[in-house]
Amino acid sequence: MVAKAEEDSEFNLDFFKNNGFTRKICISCGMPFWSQDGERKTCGDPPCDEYGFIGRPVGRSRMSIDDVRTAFFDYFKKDHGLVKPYPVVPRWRDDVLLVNASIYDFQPHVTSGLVKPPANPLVMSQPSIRMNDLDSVGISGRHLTSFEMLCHDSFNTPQHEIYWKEGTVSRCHGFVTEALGIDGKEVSYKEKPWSGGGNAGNALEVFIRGLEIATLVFMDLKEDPRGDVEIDGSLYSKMNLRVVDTGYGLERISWVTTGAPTVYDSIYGNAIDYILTESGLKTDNRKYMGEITRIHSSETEKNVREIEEDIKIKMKNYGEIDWVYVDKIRQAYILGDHCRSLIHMFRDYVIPSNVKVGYLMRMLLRRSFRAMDFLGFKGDLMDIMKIQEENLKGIVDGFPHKFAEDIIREEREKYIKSEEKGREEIERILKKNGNIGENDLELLYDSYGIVPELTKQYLQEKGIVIQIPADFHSRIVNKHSSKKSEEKQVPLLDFVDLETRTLYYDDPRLMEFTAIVLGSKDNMIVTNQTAFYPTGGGQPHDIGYFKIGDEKIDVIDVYKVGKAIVHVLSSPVKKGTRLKGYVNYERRRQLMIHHTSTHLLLGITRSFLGDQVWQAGAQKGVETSRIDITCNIKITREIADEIERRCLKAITENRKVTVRNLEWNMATSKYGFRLFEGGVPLSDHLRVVEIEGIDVEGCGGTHLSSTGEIGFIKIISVDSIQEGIQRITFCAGAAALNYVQGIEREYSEIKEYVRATSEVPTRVRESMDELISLRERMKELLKNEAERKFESAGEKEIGGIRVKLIHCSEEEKKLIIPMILKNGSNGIIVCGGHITVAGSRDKVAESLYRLLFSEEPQNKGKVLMGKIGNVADEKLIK
RNA sequence: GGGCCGGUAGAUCAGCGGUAGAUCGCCUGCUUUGCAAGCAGGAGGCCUCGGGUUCAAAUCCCGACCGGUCCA
Repeated sequence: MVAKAEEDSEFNLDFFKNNGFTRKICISCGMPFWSQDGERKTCGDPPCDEYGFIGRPVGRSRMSIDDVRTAFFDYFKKDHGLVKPYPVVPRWRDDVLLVNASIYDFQPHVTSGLVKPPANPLVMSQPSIRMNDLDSVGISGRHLTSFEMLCHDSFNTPQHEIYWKEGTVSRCHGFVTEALGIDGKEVSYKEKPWSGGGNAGNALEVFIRGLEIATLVFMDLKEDPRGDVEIDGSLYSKMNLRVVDTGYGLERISWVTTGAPTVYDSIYGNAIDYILTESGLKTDNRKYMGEITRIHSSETEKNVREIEEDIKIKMKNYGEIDWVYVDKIRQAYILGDHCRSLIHMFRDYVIPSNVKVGYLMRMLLRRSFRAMDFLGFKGDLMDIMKIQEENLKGIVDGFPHKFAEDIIREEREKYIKSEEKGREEIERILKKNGNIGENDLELLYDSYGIVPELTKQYLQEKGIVIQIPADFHSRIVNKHSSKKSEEKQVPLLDFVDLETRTLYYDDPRLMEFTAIVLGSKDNMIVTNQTAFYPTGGGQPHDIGYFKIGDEKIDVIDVYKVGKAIVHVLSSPVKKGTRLKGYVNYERRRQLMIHHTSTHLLLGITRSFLGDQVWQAGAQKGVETSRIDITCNIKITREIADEIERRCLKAITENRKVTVRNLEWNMATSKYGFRLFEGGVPLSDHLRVVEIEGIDVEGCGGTHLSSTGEIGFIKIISVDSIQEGIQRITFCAGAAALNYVQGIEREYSEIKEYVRATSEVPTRVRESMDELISLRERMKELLKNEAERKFESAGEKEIGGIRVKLIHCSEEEKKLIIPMILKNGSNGIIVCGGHITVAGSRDKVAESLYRLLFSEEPQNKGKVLMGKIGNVADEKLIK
């Protein structure tokens, strides 16, 4: 039975055969696994096996994360290229917010086969952040928001085979047994298909005493709607490139060698001791934590809350347990964990915000603040980070302390402020309704950021007890999950196989060229070459015209489809036509000035404000352009003035602007991931635009050849478009001159209007003050006049109702009606072409209306209006 | 990017169709040995902006702008 299974397996490897491994079927889950241990009946994967290493460590010795990382590198360095870790914020791709795994570093450019890997095979340790199991972090004993994924990867093609399954498994087993000194019988390899990030393949999960320490993925499938392999509902097809993607959990390997009660105790026990001490708590009272971790590991099917309930029951055997202390120590775990992740984020200059990765960072910060408050932690968050920085030495360098301190201070202030606001809101609701309902809890959380636990605690202090609904969080999620499905229409054109030579790159000053039409459809053509720049990289397309003989045809739009450049024309042109193109020079020139200015502005702003400045978007225009930057410092007019001055300096220095095409790995290793600020091209070469000594960016746009050609840059406005992102709107060159001249024209006009000979602002201010005081004076006069008219109004009787008859203006009427209503009298107000009837009660007003107009009023109420011409008897209003 | 909440005096906010309010702060005077404070009086508002509904809008509706917050 066993033998037959082996033949069927994708992992029927010589390595397994020659080293006494047999393939077995787990008696618990029915999945196949490989082991050297003849007695083993379960796969090693919880819940089939429980954690068996807590208090019973494996391996040669206790290893810190630094020890494990070094051992891993030492083991693999001999035949692998060591690659430096990538940032946790994946600037080279825009489909994810954070690096989740080491393979993210190579998606999609390397895994698609387009770009060579930085080394092959390679070894590295990649810090990764995962927020999906946030609820379990600090609670389960094993979940972390950030961890290092060790990997030894190889990229195989039919032409160049590095190593595949044999080479991977033998190396993995070698590392575990030789480098870590773990008995081979302790290790089990479980077969499990894997998919993620658009790729899939077979995989082996590596377990030691119930703990998964690594996954070995053999990625040879890519997502393909026309593929013939189905996994988890998606279709895949075979790739030419076959990737060995391994992931070893650094922290877990360290943990299995220490046998600590939790992974937190294993990797940052010193930070926990510090937190507890500074919170006035004992540090030597963690004896139950290991058992809690074990129970969590064994209940993989349940959610955190359910497991927690089970734990309360199961731990009864241990006698009296101080659950308050357990809660506190867990908050210390959380605090330590979050500081680790925050260090990585600070290192990449993430700025807390309400969107994207900034939101995730704020979430970690606020959770940290809550933990600090809960613990009564007396110390500084920064001090915990410094301990964690020390723990992370060897992987994190250049953690920017000043930046982190500034951000933490600002966020702490915001947190305190929003908490105060929340308390005020609670008071307000209490005053209004007397209690806090479930809807109020939702409102407090959703609109004021006050977690229900905090509301409960606050109310408890006031002696009010409330229940938090068990499904609170799912209710919030439901509230937010609204249907939204925007279908992107893909313009499937007949031009996909065509290719146009990009003359605008060869020479950005080329404005005239000849071309042949390769493809034509309706008013659109693709030519063999063009100097017309297509919309892209925030630079709008060129306009101009084509000439066929003497006939002129306007170019209205230009865009890129694959490698073809499509021109939208004012009239159709046949395939095969020879034509001459003329680009509108003025427009292109201005766009080039603005494009180079954008790069200059970014470089100058960064050098002035700090490395946290990243481009977050840009749009060039003819009149004005804009660039959005990430920055935690508010750009005041004074700062903008200084940036303008520094730009001018760089312009007068006439710095060279160079454009080069560099191979991906060479470009990124030289200039880092700043290159991708303007976007990420999917190609093996990057077009690198450099302003000498100021800025280097990957860019597909057209540029000037030196900064002197810019003339000058004027910043028009700075707006905050999102928290942490500011939009600088500016103009340069001739557009800047136009702008300044326009302002001057307006200024002259204002000067004329206010008849100022000098000091226009003073004069305007005086005029405004005068206007306001006149307005107030008029209001007062109006009020007096209205009062006079009301009091001196003649009274008469109509149909037995005593009424005041008042003639007045529209403005007076607005004041007189409330007087009548307040006074309890009735009135007929003649004003303009209308008559307004005001009665002390609805019925009185309505019958007055009937008497005046001999008809039913169209509306109901105390105040009714009719036309003066419709009055039945004019004597009534005389 | 989407949902929710908000924008009124220097600050914090109330008012939520009918002549713009409170508290703190500020100014003047008085009380007090001084401080803290108390008493009396006063200044300070394009109720964010633009449309609409209404006899009447700070108030209701729509839109913009700005801020907060939650989610992806």
